[in-house]
Amino acid sequence: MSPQEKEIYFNVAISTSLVLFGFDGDKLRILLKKHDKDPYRGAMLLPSQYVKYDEATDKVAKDLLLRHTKEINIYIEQLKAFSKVFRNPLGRVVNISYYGTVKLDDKLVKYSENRGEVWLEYSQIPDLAFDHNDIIDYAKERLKRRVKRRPIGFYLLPEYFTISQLQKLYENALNREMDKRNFRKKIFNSQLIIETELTDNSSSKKFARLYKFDEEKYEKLSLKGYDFLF
Amino acid sequence: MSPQEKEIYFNVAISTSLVLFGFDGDKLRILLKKHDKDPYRGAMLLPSQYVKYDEATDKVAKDLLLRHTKEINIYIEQLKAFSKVFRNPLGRVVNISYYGTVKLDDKLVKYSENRGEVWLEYSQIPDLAFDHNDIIDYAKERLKRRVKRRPIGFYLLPEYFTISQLQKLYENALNREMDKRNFRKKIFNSQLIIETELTDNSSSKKFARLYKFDEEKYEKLSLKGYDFLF
DNA sequence: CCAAAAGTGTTCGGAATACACCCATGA
DNA sequence: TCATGGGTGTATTCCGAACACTTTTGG
Repeated sequence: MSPQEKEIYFNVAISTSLVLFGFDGDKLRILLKKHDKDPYRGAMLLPSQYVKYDEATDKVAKDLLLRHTKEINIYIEQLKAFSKVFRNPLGRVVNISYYGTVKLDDKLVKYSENRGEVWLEYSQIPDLAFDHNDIIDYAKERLKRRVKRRPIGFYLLPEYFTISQLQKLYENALNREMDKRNFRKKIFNSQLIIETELTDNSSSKKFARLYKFDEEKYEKLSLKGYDFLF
Repeated sequence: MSPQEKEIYFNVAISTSLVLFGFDGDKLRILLKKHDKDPYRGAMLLPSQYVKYDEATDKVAKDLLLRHTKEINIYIEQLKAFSKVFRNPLGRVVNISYYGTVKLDDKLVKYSENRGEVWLEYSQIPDLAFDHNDIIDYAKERLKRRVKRRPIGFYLLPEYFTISQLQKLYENALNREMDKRNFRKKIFNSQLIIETELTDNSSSKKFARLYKFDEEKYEKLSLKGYDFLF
């Protein structure tokens, strides 16, 4: 490649955005922030960051995750590149997007609030800056598929959860209602949750039993090539 | 963004690569070419091209498709961005990869040969330049998933095909053998192929009936939200 | 006459779906 | 006492998997 060609081609910027899903026990939510710079000052958008020419995009996405959740051990995955020519008025910026799932508790909600960020309800995302609505739509589809194939539901729930919570999560992600009895049958059949002695009565007058995810068993099954299938 | 920041960030190049799948009636194949420039002169690689700062990557991928097949009406789809820092010795180059499926006939094979390109067998891809082996691995996984959900098999076959050819294609893509009777049952059940009066005896002494894909019916079913499911 | 691919049905088990009532409790 | 969510079982249907023999015909 000649120097002139290099001029022509090495003239693009990369950004990453992160679609973080959280579940509050009732609704799926997505983390958004207010943009404090031009362009689009004041608009809401996904946590995002430009990538320097010597930075790995995976690492930048991990950094975003860390900054917004203080967590480091969360699985994130690239969605795809969003690369329309005019998506950013500053110049040609290609966005490489990621998604991740996080346990959403009051502490994290407070932390986000203090940073001027909000967890907005899955089904009520407003118009966002850039093409971030497209990114979220894509992420929702990915989550739908993943939730059917892998037990990622558990990464959105607290360590101990009720079957109702789990069901609500699936209903949110797959956007349809499910039969309680069939849902339980399927979940218990999967052998991937452990009954505990604990109960919860925060959402009902009757106590609900708490369960936890059997991560060890899942590891073993994955190794053998089995797959969670919802 | 300050001018200094712009210097730092707008210093990346984008390339696209295209994983083109073709089926010759017996084996799935992928189009590869010999690299004629440094770096990696002489190595094999995927059809690829740098993206100018004002070009849409989708368009560049379509151009690649057109140049390599003379076809324009072929569905291609982005895979994802491959963005390791040191994947290209010229500088920071992020590769946005696509895949597509094409009917592979003798004419196309000849055309490719004249261009110094080859259709290599799916299961016998050599070590390639850059990280193109990673891209192909990813594309194979995507094809596997797609073939189960959408009737893309038909876009790889000639207009008229035998059930055996279709089965071979599925066996190639999914990398496992299938039972002839069950396969036929499933395919006929899908209602998506039309029996014709034509037969073929090129691969057997007994004549084999030729079928064609019922594209119209598929459109209708898709609209209603049904899905092909293999 | 034989090799090679085409074509054809049945059985079984497991999973998905549809569906309705009682229980425990806090208000 | 009643409203709220927790918890439970059965019948039916559908799908996938396993499995073996006959047909045609070119060589």
